[in-house]
Amino acid sequence: MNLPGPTAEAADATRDTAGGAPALRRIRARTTASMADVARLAGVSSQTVSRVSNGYAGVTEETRRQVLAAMKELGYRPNSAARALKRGEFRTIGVITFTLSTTGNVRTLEAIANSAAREGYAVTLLPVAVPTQDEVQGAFSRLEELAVDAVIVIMEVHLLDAATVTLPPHVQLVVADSDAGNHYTVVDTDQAGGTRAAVRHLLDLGHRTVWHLGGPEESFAAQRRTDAWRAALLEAGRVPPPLVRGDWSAESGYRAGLELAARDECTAVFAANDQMALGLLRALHEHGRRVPEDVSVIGFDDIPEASSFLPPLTTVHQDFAEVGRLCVQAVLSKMRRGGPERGTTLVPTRLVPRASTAPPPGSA
Amino acid sequence: MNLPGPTAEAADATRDTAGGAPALRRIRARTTASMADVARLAGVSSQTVSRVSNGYAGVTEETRRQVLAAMKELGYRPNSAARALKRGEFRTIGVITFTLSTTGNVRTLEAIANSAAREGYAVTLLPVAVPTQDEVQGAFSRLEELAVDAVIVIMEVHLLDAATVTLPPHVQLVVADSDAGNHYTVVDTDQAGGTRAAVRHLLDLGHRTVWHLGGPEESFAAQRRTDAWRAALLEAGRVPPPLVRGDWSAESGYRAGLELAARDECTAVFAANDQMALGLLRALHEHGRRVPEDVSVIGFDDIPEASSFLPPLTTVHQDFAEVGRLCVQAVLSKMRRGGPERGTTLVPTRLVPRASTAPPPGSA
DNA sequence: GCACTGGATGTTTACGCAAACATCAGCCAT
DNA sequence: ATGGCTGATGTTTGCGTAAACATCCAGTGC
Repeated sequence: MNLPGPTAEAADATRDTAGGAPALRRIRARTTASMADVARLAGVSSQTVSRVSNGYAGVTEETRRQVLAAMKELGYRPNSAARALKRGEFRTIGVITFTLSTTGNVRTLEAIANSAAREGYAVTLLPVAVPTQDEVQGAFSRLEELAVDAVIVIMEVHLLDAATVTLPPHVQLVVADSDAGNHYTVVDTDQAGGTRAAVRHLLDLGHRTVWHLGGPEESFAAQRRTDAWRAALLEAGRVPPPLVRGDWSAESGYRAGLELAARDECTAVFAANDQMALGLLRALHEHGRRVPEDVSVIGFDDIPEASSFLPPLTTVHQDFAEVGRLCVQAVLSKMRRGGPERGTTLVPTRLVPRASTAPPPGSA
Repeated sequence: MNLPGPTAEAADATRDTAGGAPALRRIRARTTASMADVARLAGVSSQTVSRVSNGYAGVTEETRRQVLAAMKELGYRPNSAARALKRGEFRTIGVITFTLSTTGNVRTLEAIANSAAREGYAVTLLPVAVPTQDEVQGAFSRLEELAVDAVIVIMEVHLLDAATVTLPPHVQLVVADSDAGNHYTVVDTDQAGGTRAAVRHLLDLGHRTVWHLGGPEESFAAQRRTDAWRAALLEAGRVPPPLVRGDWSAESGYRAGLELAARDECTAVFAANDQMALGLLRALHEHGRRVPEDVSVIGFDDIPEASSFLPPLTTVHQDFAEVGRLCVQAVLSKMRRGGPERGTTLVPTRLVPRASTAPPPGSA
């Protein structure tokens, strides 16, 4: 049985030419201990170390203790590259996402990371700098030589559609927060349901119709909210007013809001997200239109700050955490079953009434 | 030279016992092509494939083309586990972070991911559910068997201090956004400078003194902003008013704001972040105290929404992107040099004057 | 013509782990 | 006692890659 310290060094010395640079040998001796080193110290075979390391049965308590002691002594850590090579899996999920500047993406990512961690999976981030075909394509090809078993995409998927998405074999794909027809497995928020609830809420308060501050054209989520808004109005026999668009940012909400504020007939606005609602509130305020007395405003997302807006914002709560959780669950179940399992899972939303909505003026 | 399709299958057939299950063989044939497969198809040795794959010199243009064609035909992708095993590095950086619900952490993370990607490194996320010793410890031990070459911690580091941080050998550590004495390499925002600029700005406008809505006690960042606020006042010969605390959230800012709004002598408040400033604005508004006519408010962070607050918020801009970039740079340079390189790098801040600050009332 | 050079390519080997198989001791039933 | 069985452990092997070393061949200089 070898002594603890010199183990690795001795092994190295064998390889070194006699009288080789001692400094080098010093460095190499510091290399992580391998299973073989542990085995030698514990006086067992490396296979037994492997069994202990993986918690397999069939090892005497006595032996196990010895091996564990040797591991501790040498500071042994299994080499994940070797393990992955042998097992053919990395226990890692790649997440492709465009920007982290929207609350939704971040919250979803966080939930994915937490759920994955709970399942023993790590999460590797693949940022896409610019949401263009080329960049998405690039992310996927970087991914191809990356150590992942599965991929979750948090992104508008029309960029995905045209991209010839060639995944390495056995790598599963799930798309979050997007409507990708049924080419992929999708986990999404019930955009339509949330929108309908928002529009109904305003109509129920007595508003004639509801204006819409929509998100950017290229966003599917925005598209669906806009479609659902129009449908809900038509369903109620109301005339949808002209659409006003922003780009999700508060600043764009402000600019769009200046337009809306100028129209006296506008008494209720459904903003496609809370940030734009914030900008809208500011524009209305600057134009002397009171919220909710003159104009009702409703948002979408329920970001934590929404309750501190002036006035506190009525909005549609999205359960990003649930979306993330379901993404991980879906991707893992695909991995386990190996099947493609197309289809969409919808996560419900919830209307959160606060102080920014009220009956229209003159409806006393 | 073998034909394209059957290559892998043939190799498998050799291993299979004659007449073995064809279904199984089918599946195994779908396995990713290896270098050997490519080599066989291209009619070269696998070492030549390796050379092409890694862009090494010493391969004829003719041969290279053939190899590339074979790779394409087989859909070859280098196996990153095998590569990592051989090279002893993963080209991956682990990021340990507590919550992703603060703008700063997220923006820093995003910058880290982007910078890392540019250097050919991937980023693996290690969320810490609760900021306790145990959890941090847990993240580090999970990390120990994770495939990373370096670690960046975005977290209040007092949790790190006591934790016996045992990293695998050769794994480098850099801490972002924290003040960790000089135990570690730290990249941080110039909290003190930003705070001083904020306080000066208010004093220059004519305010007697500046109140402070501080962050939570357990945060070093908050601690330093509070210290710097007090120091800046004392330096100017003013008396620091009692400290009011929040927990970074808008809601806590609102609650604390109710206190401040009740005090007529309070004409200027420095909030430790923009979210709390938002809550403060709401509290002041509800108490009929106008901003900036009656009370000036200044924030910290410059979140994108700050320009859309009511009124648009004067604040201290933090360059999170730069912090992230420098973290990656620091960690890579440590890896390359191998040295410990303790010390702190400070990233400057910038005051962004908007509409929430003005001279105190009665100073016409 | 011959030894020599250097570039292109092939061959061998080890990285660390774990599956598959081999061994071996102890024990039970016949 | 003998064969078979079970549980603990050891041995062999191969995963895909790339470093190190070996080989081969076309020139070059003499």
